[in-house]
Amino acid sequence: MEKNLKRMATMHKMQVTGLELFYKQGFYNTSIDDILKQLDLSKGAFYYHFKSKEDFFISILQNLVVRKVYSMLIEPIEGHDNPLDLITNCMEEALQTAEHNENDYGFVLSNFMNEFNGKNPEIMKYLNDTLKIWEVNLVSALQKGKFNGYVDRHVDCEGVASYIISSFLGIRMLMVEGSATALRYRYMQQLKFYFRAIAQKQTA
Amino acid sequence: MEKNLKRMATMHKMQVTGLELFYKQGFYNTSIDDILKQLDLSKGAFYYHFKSKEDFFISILQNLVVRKVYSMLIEPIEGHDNPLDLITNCMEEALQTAEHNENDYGFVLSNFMNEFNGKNPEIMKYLNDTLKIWEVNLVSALQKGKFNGYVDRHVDCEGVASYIISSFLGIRMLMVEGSATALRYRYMQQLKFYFRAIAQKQTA
DNA sequence: AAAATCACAAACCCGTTAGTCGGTAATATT
DNA sequence: AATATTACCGACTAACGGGTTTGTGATTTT
Repeated sequence: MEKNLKRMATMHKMQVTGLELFYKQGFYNTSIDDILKQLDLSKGAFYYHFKSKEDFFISILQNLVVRKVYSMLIEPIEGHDNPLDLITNCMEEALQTAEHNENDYGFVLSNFMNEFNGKNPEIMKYLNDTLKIWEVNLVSALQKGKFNGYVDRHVDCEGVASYIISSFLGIRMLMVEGSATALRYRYMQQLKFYFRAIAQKQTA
Repeated sequence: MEKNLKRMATMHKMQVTGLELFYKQGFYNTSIDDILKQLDLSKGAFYYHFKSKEDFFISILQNLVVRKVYSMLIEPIEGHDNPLDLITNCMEEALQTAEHNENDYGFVLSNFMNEFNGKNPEIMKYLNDTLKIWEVNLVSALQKGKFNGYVDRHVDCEGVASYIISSFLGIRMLMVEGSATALRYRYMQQLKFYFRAIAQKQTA
């Protein structure tokens, strides 16, 4: 009973540190020893808990990344208010998180997709599926917005959703180098501008 | 004289193959031997021409990537026509190139930025500078467009430029997995939509 | 209390990879 | 013709990284 708790605790520590380093330095560029050194643990400990480095990474995706995507990117846009406002706030939050050098998990996803593309189909599938979940939820939020008269009925919700995701992933990429605050500010302005264009037209 | 030509030819071959593999598999994930095997050359040949793997990569950036960024992303938007049209066509071209699995060099840049971020400041500087060149040229094209009455005078050209780059890099990232054609089509639609919003208002 | 299991440590194996170095055939220079 | 330089070969080294294995103290089960 106590044993199981210890097991979970150690695994969790490894996963948290692993995600941190994989995200900073890349998966292939981070050795298992790098992670273990930070935790004062040994190879034996690692291979006692995980089958392989790849298996370890997948467990990180399942236990840490997917949940965070839900809480940071999906739950905040659920509700019956104007989805364009909800999305605006959600993006703002995510970019501010990013600015403080914490992980916003949308970028984490695209970062890893970049690295694993063409190398590891299984991991790519996980990443892709997770991104898809975000997209699907954006689309349905927009459609609800259409129904409730917040979004113009002529807009292509799929198109808007992937445009939102694209621009977010792109700006996030630019923010790693260069003045993050200025980029965020400008990005939010243009996003709002774009949203005004797809909002329900108030014909006078 | 003849010798120098041979030298250049060999170096060029190595650079072309190097870029191809680095782009496909990543820099750290591609060994020098991988490149040499494809060319039937030896380690000796490589280190005769280049100081190190890093030095080799920088030479690729200078000789191949920067030039391509100019010819594919910058020259097409120079001119006195409506910059929004020029940019639209340029993005369309780039995405079509990407769809045929050829390199569009904007994405090549962001791809490598992703990989080298936090690892190699010198290479990051090269990449960042190149991206900056693209951005600066976008801004000045937009400003000229303002002057010539194509772009609304209230728009923030810097903001628009980085929004364009962001969304492009983002959609390019999404295109590596998933249906590229559909994504391109939707992206272009939303981009045009956005451009209509920042175009000169024709007050009736 | 004895036996079994857990959670790890530490040394080791082995493939890979950046970089070195001594050689050499072809070409250019004197 | 003798010498020097160029462009390259291929064997080698040292370090690293993923994974294995053996061992061991602490804890749990019987």
